Amino acid sequence: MRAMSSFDENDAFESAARPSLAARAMAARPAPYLDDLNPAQREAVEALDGPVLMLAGAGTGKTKALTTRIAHLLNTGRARPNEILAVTFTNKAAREMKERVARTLGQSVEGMPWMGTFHAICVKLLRRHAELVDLKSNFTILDTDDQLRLLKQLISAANIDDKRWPARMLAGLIDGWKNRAWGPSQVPAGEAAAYNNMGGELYEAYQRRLVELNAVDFGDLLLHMVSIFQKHPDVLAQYQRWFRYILVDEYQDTNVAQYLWLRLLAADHKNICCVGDDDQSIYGWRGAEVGNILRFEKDFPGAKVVRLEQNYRSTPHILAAASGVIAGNRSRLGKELWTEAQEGEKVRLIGHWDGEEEARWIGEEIESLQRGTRGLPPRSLDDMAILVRASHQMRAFEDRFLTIGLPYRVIGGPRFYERMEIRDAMAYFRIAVSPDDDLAFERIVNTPKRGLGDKAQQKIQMAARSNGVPLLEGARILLEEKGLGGKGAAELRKLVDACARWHAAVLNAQLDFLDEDAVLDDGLVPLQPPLPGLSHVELAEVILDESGYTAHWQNDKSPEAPGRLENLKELVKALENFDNLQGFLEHVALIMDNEQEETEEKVTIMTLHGAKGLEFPVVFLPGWEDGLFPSQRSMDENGLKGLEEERRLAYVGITRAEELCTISFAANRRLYGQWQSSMPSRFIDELPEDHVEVLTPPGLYGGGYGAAGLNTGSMGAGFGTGLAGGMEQRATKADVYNSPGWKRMQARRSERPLSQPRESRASAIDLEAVSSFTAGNRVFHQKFGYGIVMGIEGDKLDIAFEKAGAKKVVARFVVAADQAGDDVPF
DNA sequence: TGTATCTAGTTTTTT
DNA sequence: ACTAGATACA
Repeated sequence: MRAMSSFDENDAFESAARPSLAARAMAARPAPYLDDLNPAQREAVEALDGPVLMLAGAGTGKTKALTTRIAHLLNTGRARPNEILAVTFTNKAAREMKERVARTLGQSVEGMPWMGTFHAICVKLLRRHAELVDLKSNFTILDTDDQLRLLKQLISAANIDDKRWPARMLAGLIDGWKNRAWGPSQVPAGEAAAYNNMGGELYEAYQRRLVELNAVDFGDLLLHMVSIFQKHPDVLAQYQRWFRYILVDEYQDTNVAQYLWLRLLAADHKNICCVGDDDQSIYGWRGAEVGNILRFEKDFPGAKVVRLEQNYRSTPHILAAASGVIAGNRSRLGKELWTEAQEGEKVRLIGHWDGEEEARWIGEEIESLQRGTRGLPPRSLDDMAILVRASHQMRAFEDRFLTIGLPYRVIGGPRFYERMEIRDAMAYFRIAVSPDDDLAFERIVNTPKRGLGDKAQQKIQMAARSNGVPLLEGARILLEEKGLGGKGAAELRKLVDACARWHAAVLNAQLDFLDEDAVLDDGLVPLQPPLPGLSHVELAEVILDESGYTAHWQNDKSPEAPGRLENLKELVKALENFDNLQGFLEHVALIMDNEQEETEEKVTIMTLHGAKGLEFPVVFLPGWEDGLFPSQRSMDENGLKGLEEERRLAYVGITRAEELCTISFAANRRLYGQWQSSMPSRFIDELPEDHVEVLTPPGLYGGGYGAAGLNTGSMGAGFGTGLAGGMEQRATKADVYNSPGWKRMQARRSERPLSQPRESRASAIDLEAVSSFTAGNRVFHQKFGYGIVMGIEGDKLDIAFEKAGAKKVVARFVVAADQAGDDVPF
């Protein structure tokens, strides 16, 4: 346990006598890296002292400015690596920043312990001061799953019908309160009355329960630190002195708690540099306050405001289109991006009959760009991305790309560590490391099924509560008292014994890891090693094996099962990078991503939110229809504010593109199983005509874009919206295909040799792949599961899938069913 | 306890 | 259309 007394002992804070500022300034080395900066960047980098707000538009080199600034702080001797607090939102951003600082200085930066995400830094701080909020320093960090389970228990204990009052709603409320840095006693009465008049009370009960469990949720990490800083000026003062310079990335995304945390830390020296772009604030819905960036100058009078406006990413047309759209927002600080880049292609706009056609068109467009088209050089699929508003839009693309055999990768969706099997496995590891982790026990006690249902679990709960012990111990007592009979008792016995052996093995490994005769912190002498000499990796395999968890998925015939086994294998592999299970668990609590290196080139499909901070030479922006984008819900719930956030999202989308940006919309789209017609997005009208090339046939609604004067009368509406009035003739699909615009588009398309065979490697494989199947074969497909081959057409197979129905799929995406199960871990 | 059936709710997501 | 989660039934 680290109390405040250990403060000075920690290496991150170790302070040898520090040379005076002057002495260090004298020692400053030349700063060649400054020559790489443009004047604005240089200004932001060289203003080292006092508050600085760097307004950095998309693609203006803000990361470069930020990292150079850090390098400059170090190089001028203003601060040592461990005196700089540099906060980001994602681990990825933190990693990137570390790498780039090192590169700028041309040497590895050892020990920048305070460069990381808000949460990672707060964990470090909170472990030192846990006792100030009644926690022990080895508290666990709950993920949203645990959090929800806990809330459900409290809700049913309070006799609330969680059907009318869903736990998720309460979780959302509590999250929102924590984002605003409101502890249970600080929630305004009006707000606390939410959730059937019980919100405030349940929040309090939840916080109490967390303390009992020695646990925190993500919001607590910030909330606890803010309240510690507020209640203990001495603690705050230490850190104010220690963190001599503060840098914040993506400042527009900070919530109130993060803002307060920063303001407290910077209050004394005010050496704080915030980098952000109000035009890219797209996380209002999860508590981000654009207001934080808008009022920086008020909070820090005399702040230097630097605008980075020279863009190094996109062509002028793309920038102009983005600027045109974002100009529609009223509450902005105002920036105008410019570039020295060559003109390039206009932003392209195309309308489609429906969502499937949109996917088909984009698929073909991607293939022709990949081959090289209109004299353009061939492009890698890695250079292309499809950015959607909502993840359900991805399906159309996945379906289409699977059919034509276009490799794609979907970013987003459930992340690795959020998958069920990974969480289950982690719960097993948790119970092995800490037998008193009740939430972990609850998760695994009947997974896989052990015949321990609600009743048995209630008995365990009772036994544990009446003896005041953790659940696992309660289970042991229950068994001793013969309070459980039958199959369940035998299974529980096995589980309890296994947990004991695993824990012993963990302790044993700890012994190996430490000194021979080291004393364990809990004073327990390990039982004689029933699992001798196991590394933590081997132990993990043993745990998954003995628990029956691996077998559970091996016996599962669902299409996901092989993938889940694969993931478990991946998890065990990830363990190799750690010294022990404890370290791994700590790491995973905060790092939810697990990026595996990809070899094959693939088109990226992701949401607009996910794309922030990324860039691609070629970007497709489908689904620009009113209601979908801007999202109806956003507008209904947040009015103009919501619409402006959607508009910023559009701005983010367009500015991801370096060279080619294609916006599209469909007149009809299937949503929740219903066909819906919609109008092109209002954002389309905001695109400046001079920078847009319209591919849409004028017969299609929206084809009137850019020809307002000509087309207003009979042209235009009616295609998609029934609302536009019955007087309009409803265009047919044939009309569209006969329209001049469509023909022109077709003509353009045929300029490139469509018949040209696909990449030779792929076609060779295709032929080979297809020849290995015949009708009647049972096959397995990663997404669709098992099915029977009904016929063969070219390189595609007609397959009747057991779950997904009949599909045409390229042969190389399919394996023989008997091979699918072979590749099992362990 | 395990399975079959129904019912409601479907934006965006990091830590 | 689809899925997750809860309830009904074997």
